[in-house]
Amino acid sequence: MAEAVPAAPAGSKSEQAYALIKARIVEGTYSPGHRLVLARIAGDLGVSVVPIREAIRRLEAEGLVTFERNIGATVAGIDPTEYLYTMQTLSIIEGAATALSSPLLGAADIARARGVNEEMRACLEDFDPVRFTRLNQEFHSVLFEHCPNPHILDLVHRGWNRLASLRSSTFRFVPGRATESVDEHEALLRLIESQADADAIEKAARLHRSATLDAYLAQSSAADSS
Amino acid sequence: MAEAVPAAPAGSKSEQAYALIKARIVEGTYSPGHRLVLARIAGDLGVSVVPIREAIRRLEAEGLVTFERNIGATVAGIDPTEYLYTMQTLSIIEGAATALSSPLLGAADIARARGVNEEMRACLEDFDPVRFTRLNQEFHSVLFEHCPNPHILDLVHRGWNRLASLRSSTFRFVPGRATESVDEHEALLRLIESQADADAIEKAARLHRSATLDAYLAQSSAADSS
DNA sequence: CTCCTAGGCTTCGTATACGATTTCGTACTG
DNA sequence: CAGTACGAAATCGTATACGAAGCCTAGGAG
Repeated sequence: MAEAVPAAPAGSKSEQAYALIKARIVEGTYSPGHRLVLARIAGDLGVSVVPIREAIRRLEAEGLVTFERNIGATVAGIDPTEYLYTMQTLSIIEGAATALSSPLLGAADIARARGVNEEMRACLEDFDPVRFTRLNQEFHSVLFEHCPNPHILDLVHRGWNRLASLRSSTFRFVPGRATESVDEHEALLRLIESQADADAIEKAARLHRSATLDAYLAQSSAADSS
Repeated sequence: MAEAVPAAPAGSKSEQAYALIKARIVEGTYSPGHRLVLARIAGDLGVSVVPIREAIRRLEAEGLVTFERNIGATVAGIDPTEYLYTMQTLSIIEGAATALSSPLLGAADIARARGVNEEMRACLEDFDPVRFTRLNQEFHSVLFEHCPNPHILDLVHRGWNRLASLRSSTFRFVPGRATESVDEHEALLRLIESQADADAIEKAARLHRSATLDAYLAQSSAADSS
């Protein structure tokens, strides 16, 4: 039998709270810097503050919110330095995950990734940063999702989450990067198809992300001096 | 003026609990598989269960304990597969951290690392795995602690913590690895001194750890077939 | 006019209490 | 004798309540 209650998404209230707050952060309802007051959220969800506390602490551990004792929690993000650190970390982790995952990719996976990338290419004219970013995530997911090491996979997911939370997709700021990105995707796919050694794949995947970061940095430093 | 209370180690009880439980896990008082009952720990510390819950959840986020809803928390560890995953992840993260940190190392740091390594070498005869492991951590700490990216640094620390929690140091099982390890340390130091490029340093640091892992795997598969 | 101090208000931190869920032991039945 | 069902104990999950620590506003002194 299914659950009697139709809208009983998660088991515990902590988890519901966790999922909801996270969703609101990623989706932008709670923008960076927003203060997360326990009592208010508790009221919103119709639960007590205790589960909310737990949810917030979990989000803190993931880096989505910052928390100060006796002060409260605020949505993390914004800070360009933070963006830099996250991207750099992700370049390393994602590169490794992609390399570890590549031997396990079948022809179907490659085809799927290539399909997504073609969609991205089509998306280049009449450019939509949000859609492009979503496709970008889907593309890379196909490549790293087979990573046999769950820890690394988890770290990749966390990195993507953090990037999602500061929803300013890089491509919004540096649209010129999108074209290169699509080309690099294709090159990466060829590398994987040709069973290149893990080292080469890792380096390519890492550089792909580093290049995005560099483009962002160049852009923002140019904007600074304006 | 200093604190009035002499034994007020941490600010909040959650943090005290966190520190204490973590210490007990790392030190081995709570061995892997041990059930962590909230009420019992709360009693031990003379506090209520609420702060304990928070502490446990934090430890869960770090991977030191596993937690099942309505079941309870148990100290993680043991599982050889888990060890493998952790070592592999750490090899990647620590390699990157060491490479990023290397340009920031001064002559004093190198000297200190070399000193520790010489202590390790001296330690080889009349071998003491525990002491050796401690020195090993100190050696690597010197090398990666200057890593400018706090996220990566944090991940390295978490990795080391996890390894510490399954306190069976590799060197206890594979004493033969210790000698090679010391030599590789010296090679790594030379690489850093010669301002080798980051890529070479990263690769060396990663391989150093992978080799330890491989030695462990070889050892344990040999033990399996006995 | 400015700076310092006092009080209240907001919000977090923790204790206690009670309901929910799981597990284990025991008795009953086929 | 084996398997199942019931019930009690243990443990987790959450609500409520109260105390503690920051912050903000108002009032007075220099």
